[in-house]
Amino acid sequence: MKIYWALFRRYGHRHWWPGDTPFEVMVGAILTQNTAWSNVEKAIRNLKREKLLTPRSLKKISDSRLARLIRPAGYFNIKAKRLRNFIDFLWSRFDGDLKKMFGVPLEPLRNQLLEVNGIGEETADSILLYAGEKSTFVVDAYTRRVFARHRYLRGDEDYGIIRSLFTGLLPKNKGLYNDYHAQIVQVGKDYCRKTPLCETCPLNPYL
DNA sequence: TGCCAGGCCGGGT
DNA sequence: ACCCGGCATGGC
Repeated sequence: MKIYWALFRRYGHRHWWPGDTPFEVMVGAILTQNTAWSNVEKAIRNLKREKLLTPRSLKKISDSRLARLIRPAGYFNIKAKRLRNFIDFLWSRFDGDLKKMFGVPLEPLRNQLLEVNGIGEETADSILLYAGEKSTFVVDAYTRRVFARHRYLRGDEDYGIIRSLFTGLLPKNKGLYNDYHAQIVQVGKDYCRKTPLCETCPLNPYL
């Protein structure tokens, strides 16, 4: 929690995830798997231009067209398939209705999302927290890197271990989880790359 | 020019 | 239960 406040002093509330709608956030969560966000933006722009950022329109288009449009995001064939799996899931279980989907409580919905081929723990938690406003914590490469750098983690711990570390120590509050993860990503980008700029890092006192 | 980025899956030990 | 290769683009 002290770490959070140190980051908060620097970055404030983030109210994070680049995306105009919950559906856009979910698509972005799949497209950004092991991929720079700048590349995802291009793919999202393509889908937006073609008015395809809805469950209904994406349901109708072919895999090959979808793959062509998301090409800049990399891994476009496999990601087209993963988006397709997710869209199929959304329609078969919830009639393509996000409200219905997010009507399911956190843990059951998380388990259902994990059954979709192409959605792993981080993608599921990103969808739940940033599209569904449910209080789950997102663990990603930045989380591992930053907290390993500051010796709170070794970095090779299981996803679930790290997640429960945060959810266990922090008050259960989706706004807090949202902010915190966003701040971790920011401090990771700013200070925890290959050559760490630890002098001015807001977490410097905790090194 | 090569390395890297907000993972995940499937097959092999 | 791990470990590894495959998947692909754009930016530096």
